[in-house]
Amino acid sequence: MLIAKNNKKYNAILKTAHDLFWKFGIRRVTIGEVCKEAGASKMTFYRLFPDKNELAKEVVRTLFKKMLDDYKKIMEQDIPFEEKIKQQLMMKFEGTNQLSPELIKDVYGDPDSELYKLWKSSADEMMQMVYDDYSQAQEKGWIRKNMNLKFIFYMTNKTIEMASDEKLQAMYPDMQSLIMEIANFFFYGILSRKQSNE
Amino acid sequence: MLIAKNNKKYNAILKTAHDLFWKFGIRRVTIGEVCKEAGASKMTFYRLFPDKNELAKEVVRTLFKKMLDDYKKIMEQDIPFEEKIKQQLMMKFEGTNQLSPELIKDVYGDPDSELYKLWKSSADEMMQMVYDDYSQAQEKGWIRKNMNLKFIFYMTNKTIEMASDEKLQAMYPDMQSLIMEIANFFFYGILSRKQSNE
DNA sequence: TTTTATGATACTATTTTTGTATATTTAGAC
DNA sequence: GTCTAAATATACAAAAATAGTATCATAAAA
Repeated sequence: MLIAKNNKKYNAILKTAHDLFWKFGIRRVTIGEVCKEAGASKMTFYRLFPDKNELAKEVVRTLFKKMLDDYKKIMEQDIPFEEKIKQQLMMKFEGTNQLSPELIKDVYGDPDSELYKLWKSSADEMMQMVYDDYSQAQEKGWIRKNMNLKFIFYMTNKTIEMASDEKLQAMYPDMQSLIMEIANFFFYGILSRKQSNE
Repeated sequence: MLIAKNNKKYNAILKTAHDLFWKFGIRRVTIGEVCKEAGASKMTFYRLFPDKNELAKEVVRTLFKKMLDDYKKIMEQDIPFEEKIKQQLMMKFEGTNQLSPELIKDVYGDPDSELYKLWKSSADEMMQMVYDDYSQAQEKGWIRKNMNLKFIFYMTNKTIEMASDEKLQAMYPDMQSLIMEIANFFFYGILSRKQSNE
């Protein structure tokens, strides 16, 4: 921790681990494999990281840090709230969305593990931040007052799922059109407008 | 072998193994995992298959059987050769193409294994069949006479790669258009026409 | 009921993976 | 060049995961 960071090998290992964990989950990936791919020796690994578990935790930390960063970058802009949500949707669509099913499966596999706790607390923190922003948006009248915010989270994810449905995709000439359609659906279902009730 | 086939569990295991091997390769997948996912006990597995290696071989056999089947179905049709190639390209694009990178990596990892030999001989057989068809097509004048057939194989694969390039995709409104463009490029580079020389 | 197929569990043997100790090599500082 | 610190390769012991089996229990089918 104190020793490294900004270390070339350190970052190579972290990046490789991220890529492999992303694809296969954690369980299926070995230290030796990570080292080989990262072009580092096993000894170097054990000088930089205590063990596989810490590596996984560091990967998760980096993951959520980036997610939070991306999120903040979107929210800090001086653009309408509507535009911000649109950008968030876009980001998820484009796969910049940092979470992979395989990785999640492994993390949720053992709810007693430190990794799970780290994941959960990071996710909660993220969630809380988004929730606060949405709350504010609701207070300012950008979101309908009689709307349960938790429901928006649910719908965001469902929406991403939907967009992956081939049948739905077949209805549009290209992905861009589908995304726009969904985004619009999202807004005009959510955003308060002059003509909407309440 | 003689015992099973057309057996419910047998097929469940085979299907599960295929799916997992496809995603993660063979090495990363355990027998216990396959059994669990397939809803069969380990004992049932070992009654139906000698060991993991035989399971892998059976998966590969099934894979190539299906590939050959798909191929034949295309070639048996009473349509122009041009149309057949187009269908083959389409099939590859649509990911019906049976080969996964992870699976291939594991198979090619040990060139001494039986699995590798089985794979290679199946692939060769497939290749030979396609080659023969192309040869015939060339004799019948559907392909330019002065064309090296091996080159067509090479180009087919390169073409698939190209189509996955995001930069290229960005040049077209949708995937369909890109596929058509590539298919046309393919034909008018390959097919003999009245106005072509030789 | 008897037979046959499947499953659960516990267990051993084997293989893989982890993590470390040691000798060697490489790359930069002087 | 020589010295020093970091990185690597190799070999290895300890621990963990996986493969494969034996036994007994269960469910379904004849």
